[in-house]
Amino acid sequence: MLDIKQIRNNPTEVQERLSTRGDYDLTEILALDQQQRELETKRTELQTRSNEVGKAVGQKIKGGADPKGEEVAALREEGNQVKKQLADLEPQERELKEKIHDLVIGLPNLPDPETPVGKTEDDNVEVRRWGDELIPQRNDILPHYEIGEKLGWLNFERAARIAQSRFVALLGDGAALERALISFMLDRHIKVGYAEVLPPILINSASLTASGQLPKFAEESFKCDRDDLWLTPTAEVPVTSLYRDEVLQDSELPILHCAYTPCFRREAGSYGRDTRGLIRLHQFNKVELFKFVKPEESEAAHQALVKDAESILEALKLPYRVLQLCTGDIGFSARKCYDLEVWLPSQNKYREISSCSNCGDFQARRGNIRYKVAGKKGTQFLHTLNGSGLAIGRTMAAILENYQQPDGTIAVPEVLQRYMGDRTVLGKSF
RNA sequence: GGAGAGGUGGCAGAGUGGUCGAAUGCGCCUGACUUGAAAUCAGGUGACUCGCAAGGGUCCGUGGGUUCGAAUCCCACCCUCUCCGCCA
Repeated sequence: MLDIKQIRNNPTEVQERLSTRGDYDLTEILALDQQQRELETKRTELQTRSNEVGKAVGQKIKGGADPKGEEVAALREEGNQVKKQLADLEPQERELKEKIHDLVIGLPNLPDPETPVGKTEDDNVEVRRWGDELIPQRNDILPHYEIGEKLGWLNFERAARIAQSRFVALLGDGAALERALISFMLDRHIKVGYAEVLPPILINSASLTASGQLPKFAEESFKCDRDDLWLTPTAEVPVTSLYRDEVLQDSELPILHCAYTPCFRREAGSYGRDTRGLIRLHQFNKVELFKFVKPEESEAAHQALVKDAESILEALKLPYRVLQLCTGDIGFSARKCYDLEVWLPSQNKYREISSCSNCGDFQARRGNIRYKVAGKKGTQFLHTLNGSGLAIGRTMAAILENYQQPDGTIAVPEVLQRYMGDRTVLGKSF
C-alpha cells in the first residue's frame, strides 16, 4: 500500500511514477483526502469539547454537586448536543476513509527508479546469461510432456479425470524426481541461512490483501466457498503474513525463510497459452525464498536473493538468463524485479522459472509489519523480498529436456543423484 | 460439534463506570557506582494520527448499544486456550 502522506505531499511525482506502470489516476483520492481531513478537524474539535464536558461532570459530582442538580443538568444537555453533532459527522468521515482506503489499496507499488521504463515484456532488459555452452546441440529433443508421458512419469489425461485440464499426476520416478527437487532446493537454501517454513496452504483474505493479491486479483485464486479461505497461489502469501501485525526488534532482522508449498492458480485469461505440459498448471509445486529486512539493506538483500535462486540452476547445470523487468511488467507489489528464465530446448527459448521481487515497504504497510530499533522512539515498516527458488514443475520440464539422452532416458543431474538412490540415469517407470 | 475460561502496551500481567493510555515486572535507553562488565541504585520508555508549534484526537480482539462519561455495563461476531466427542 502506498503511503497516503506521500500521495498527498508529492502528487505529481507519485502520479508520474504510477503512470509508467499503467493507467492510474490520483485525482479522486486527492479530493476525498482533502474532504476527509476537513471533517477530521471538525470532528476532533467536537470530541475535545465532549471530553471536557465529561470531565467537568465528574469533577462537579466529586466536588459535592447534586448529580441531578441544575449545574450538572446543563452540562449533560451540552454533552447531548455535542453527541448529536458527532453522530452526524462520524459516519461521513468513516465512509470517506473507507473510500480512500479502497482506492489506495488498489494502487500498485511505485517502481524503483532503477526499474527500466517500458510497457510489455518486450521492454525487459537482459542482465546476464549463464551456461550457453551447456545448451544441447541437437534437434531431436522431445518436448518435456511427450518424453514425460512416454516414460510414464507424467499423466495429464488421468489428472483431468481426477480434477480438470491443467492438472498433472506424477508417477514413479517422475514423482520421486519432483520430491528430490523439493528436498534438494530446500537443503541448499537452509545451508545458506534460510529457515524452513511449512505454512498453511489455505489462507484468509487478510493474508491475500497483505501481500497484494487482493483486492485486484481475486479472479486468479481459488476460493473455498463456505469459508473465508483461499488456496494459496504462492508461498509468498502465507510467509508474508507470518509476521503480520507484529513489531519485530531490529536485532531479529534480517529474517530469511524458505518454504515449499503447492501453489494454486486459476490462470483465468490464459486459455490458449501453454496448454500442454508442466508450464502452466492450476496446481504446481514451488520452493519460495523470502526475506524481511531493514530498508537500508533491501537492495543488497535483493541482489543476494537473485543469486541464491540462480545457484540452484547452476548446481543443476541448467542454462539460464536473468532479466530485469520493466515498469509495465513487474508485479503489483514489486518495485523492482528480476526474472530467471531457463532454457527449454524443445521451444528453443528461455522460459520463466523464477521471479525475484523487492517489494520495499509496500507489503509491510498492507500487513502492518514493523520493526523497532532498540533505544529509539517509534517503529518503522520493514522491507519484504520474495523469489522462487525455484518453481519445481518448470525445473522438472527443463530437466526432462536438457538432460534427455538420445536413447530416450533422462540423465540425473549430479547434485540430485544422492536424492535418487544414487542412480545416474532414469528410464521408463511403467 | 458440546461445555468452560480468556483476548489489555515489545513481552508478561493488574485493572468491573469519572484525573486510566492504563499499576507492576521483564526488556530497552540515560546516569551513578566500577579499570571494564555483571549486579545494584536513580530517572526515562506504548502505537497511530492532526498541527510549524503549543497542543488536540483515536486506540484495551472486531462491530454495534447504554451513558454527560466505557478497558470496565449490554448485544452480536471473530479468535485463542482447557475438557469432552469425532478423527489423520
